[in-house]
Amino acid sequence: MNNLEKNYDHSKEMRWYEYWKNEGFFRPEVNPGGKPYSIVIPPPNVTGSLHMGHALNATLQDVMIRWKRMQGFRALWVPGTDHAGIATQNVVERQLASEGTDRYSLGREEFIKRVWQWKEEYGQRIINQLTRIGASCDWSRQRFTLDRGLSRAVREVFVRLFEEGLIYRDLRLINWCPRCHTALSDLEVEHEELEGKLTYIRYPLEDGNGYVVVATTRPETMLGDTAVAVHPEDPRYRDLAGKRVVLPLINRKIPIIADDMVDPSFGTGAVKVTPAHDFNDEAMARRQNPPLPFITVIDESGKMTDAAGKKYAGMDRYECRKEVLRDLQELDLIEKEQKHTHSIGHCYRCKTVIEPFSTVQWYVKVKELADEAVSAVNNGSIRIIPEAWLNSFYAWMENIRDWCISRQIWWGHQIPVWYCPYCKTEEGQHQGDLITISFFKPIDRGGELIKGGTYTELRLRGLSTEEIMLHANTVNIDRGVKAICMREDPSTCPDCGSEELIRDPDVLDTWFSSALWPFSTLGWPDDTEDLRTYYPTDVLVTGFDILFFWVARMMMMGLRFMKDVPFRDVYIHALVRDAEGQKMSKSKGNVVDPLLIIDKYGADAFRFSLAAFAAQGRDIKFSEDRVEGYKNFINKIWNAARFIMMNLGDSPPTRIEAPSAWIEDLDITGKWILSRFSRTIVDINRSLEEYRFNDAANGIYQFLWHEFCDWYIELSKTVLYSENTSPELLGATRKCLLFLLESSLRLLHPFMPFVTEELWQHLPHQGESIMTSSWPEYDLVDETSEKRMDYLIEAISGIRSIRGELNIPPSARLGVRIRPLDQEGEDLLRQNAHYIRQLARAGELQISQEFRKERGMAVSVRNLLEVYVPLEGLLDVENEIMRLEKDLRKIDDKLGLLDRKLLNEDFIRKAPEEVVQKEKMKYNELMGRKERLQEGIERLKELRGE
RNA sequence: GGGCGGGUAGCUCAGUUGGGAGAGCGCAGCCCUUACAAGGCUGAAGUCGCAGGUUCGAUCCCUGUCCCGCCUACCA
Repeated sequence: MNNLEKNYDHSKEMRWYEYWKNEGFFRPEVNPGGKPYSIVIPPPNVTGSLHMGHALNATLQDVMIRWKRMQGFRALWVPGTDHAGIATQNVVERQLASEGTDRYSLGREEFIKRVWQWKEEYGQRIINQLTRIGASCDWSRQRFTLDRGLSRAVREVFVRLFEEGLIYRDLRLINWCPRCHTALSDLEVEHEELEGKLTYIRYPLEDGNGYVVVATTRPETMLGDTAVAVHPEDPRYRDLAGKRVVLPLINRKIPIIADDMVDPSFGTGAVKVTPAHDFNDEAMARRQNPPLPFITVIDESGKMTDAAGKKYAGMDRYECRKEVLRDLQELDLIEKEQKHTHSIGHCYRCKTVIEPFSTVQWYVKVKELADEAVSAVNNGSIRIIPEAWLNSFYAWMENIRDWCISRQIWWGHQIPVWYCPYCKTEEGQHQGDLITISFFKPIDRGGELIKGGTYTELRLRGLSTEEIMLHANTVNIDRGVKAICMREDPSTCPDCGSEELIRDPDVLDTWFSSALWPFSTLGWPDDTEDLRTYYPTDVLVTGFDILFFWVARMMMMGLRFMKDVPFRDVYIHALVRDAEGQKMSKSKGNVVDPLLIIDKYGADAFRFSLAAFAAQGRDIKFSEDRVEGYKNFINKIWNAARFIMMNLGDSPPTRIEAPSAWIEDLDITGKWILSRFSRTIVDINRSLEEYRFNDAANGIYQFLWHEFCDWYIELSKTVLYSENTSPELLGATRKCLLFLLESSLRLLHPFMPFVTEELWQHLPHQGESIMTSSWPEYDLVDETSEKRMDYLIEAISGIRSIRGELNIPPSARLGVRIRPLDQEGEDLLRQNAHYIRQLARAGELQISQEFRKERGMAVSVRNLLEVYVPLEGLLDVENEIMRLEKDLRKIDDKLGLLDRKLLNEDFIRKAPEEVVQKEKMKYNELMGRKERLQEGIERLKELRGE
């Protein structure tokens, strides 16, 4: 055993990490016989870099997995990343833009190659960052949502859901991002309250008898209006229903319809209806018989279409809004404008304002799947912790709408569906006529520029299938075209045998693949050993922000394809905010980089802070001060270890003996600390069992610092340094110190893996690493010793209190008299007087039940004893009276409360007997202290009189 | 509009069967006591948002109310 440096140097952390990794300690196989325990990591975006949320998330999982591993479980933590379709594509497109090119010039295949290149180069970044916090993931099982195995799982799930009719195509309005050029699911739209304007526009009646005024926040969409709606019972408009208005600027005649959904109290009670650009209006249009026409006036880039009229075609939607307002103004058709706040949807990736857009997309029918997930939560197969999230979960699941899974981007799992241009639809149309392609750049064919057209036309004009698909910007495939969905890529049409098949160009929502994560990472659809062993996983640790995005969908897919839940517990942790409680965001500039914190304070201090803050149901306000505090805690432990190692004697032990071998040689102090330690273990186990990470962290902190260091180590000095110590006690005390140090390190290891390993390696130990050692389990609770220790603690605290309150320097050796209230106390204090002398820096010490306060003595009145300190000449009588009276007042306050309680007959009658007894005991204790205090005060007052 | 969470010491927060209000930091005083001054000892500091109710008893349960934050919605 070599000596320690004076301070711990956290810069050596990664050396231990490398050691663990190289030795294979992260693999569950280190505990071959153990019961399985598994966690899959919420896969961070491959484009991401570690932020506070990841750090907290990973820390909590690592605490759990290290704890279980030490308990002997075959603990597996599966790491990996997701391919983050839109985000990654955006990153690479920006890169291309800086090179002066774009994805269209590269073509789909080349572009995807570029993204893979990017992934190879940068995709490991966040994984490397995870290692910095000590995450003990099994890297040999690392997965990526686009790797071969997971892609196979995606394909299998898609095909099966398609075959079961749970995946379908439909034409309806979806959330469209005009910048990313893709559809988004409802969840991928972020709503933000913004102040806008409500414009009141006059729509002239066809018959010339005045006009109807409608209110809108989006004047530009009026170009696509196909009706005006009023409430059927609105008396103001009763006569108008069925009449028509002339749509200004366009001069289209549109009907006035009645619909219950119109709120008569909003605006004028009349609303313009734009079925192609508003979700409400779409629903209204479909309710009409016959349905209202859909006129698309805004295109996929947010620009006005030809249908918007010559004047506006090609304009950006906001530019057009201004223009429309100007034109209406000129016609004097604007009645008024009003400020109006409403929430507007933005793309969660690029923050562009979403445009409701009518296209054919792929959907998952989720109702049935959601019901299964709900009942799994309902019947307790899945627990959500903290339960506060249950309501949100149920509410969302009950109102869930079908999930749009197709995205018009290139990076992702391409939908495994093909279309045959040569087959005919049920109505007898050539499918090739129903597939419309527009090119991103016109193709020059013998001086003729081809912008696009139906597939049939383009083929007739001499373009090959490859050429067409390579240059395709948008491919619109009519809902009537038959989808051929297969596990293996087809080379010919199964119906007509044609060799010209067109593959659906869309890719799947990234969340579609992450929904499979708990089983796809374990080898599904193959029946692998891992899958059989580790599914279902034990807990999913994640933030609430992806409860619906991801957690709910994993439940659906797991239940569907594995016939079992993907995890038994879902632990939802807090959001990490800045010290002022603001959400961290790049735009606010208040982001704290976890890596900088780790550099500065070490991963251990950082992890411990996060765990200690992770109280359920409340966000974390992160402040560096706290991390610094826990760094001091590390220093404390380090120095406790130094102390112990310096005091092991000339022939230090080469192994750690179990307490049974030496516990009988200990005195009360040793038995007391072992008892406290046993309780700490129980508390920590229970806390971790219930995901109360803060309680667990604080429990070990409290024990190590304030019981082990402040009391036991200080007490042990008396034993270690005294020549009168018996060899048995000396030996047992050394063994006890070493035992507690080593065991505490193990208890602390899940929270502070690095420093505990560093110290553990310096101690006698069995095995290669603390991380593969066993979790402490000892039952050494000793209530008698704990109770008796109170005499000692009260005596020492009493003396210290007098010293402190009277500002007496520690160097002054005080004469002390202690008056215990009973014989047990007297015996105990006499036996352990050396401890009192040492810890309270007492000189002459006398113990007797017969003592009474005498002239010139300061007194401290405790429950079990009284402490007198003769301060002849030093004691300021007035001061001392004030000190004691203050004490008395406190006691009186408490007594008052108890008095009222005990005099209350209802309390005596109705409260449980044990509570009444407890209150009576408290009363008697306090009463005793009060009398003794009063006695002391009386004597002082007599003195004053002399 | 609906829902959820929070309001406890100067600051950040614990407080899970309703039965004597706690921690960390900060602050004040005394100390370089030979593991640690990144430390030790002592101490000051709270109408537990406000108002009702249930109860022998409420920081805890119920109702109302005021702030703060979040989620959600078909607020033209």
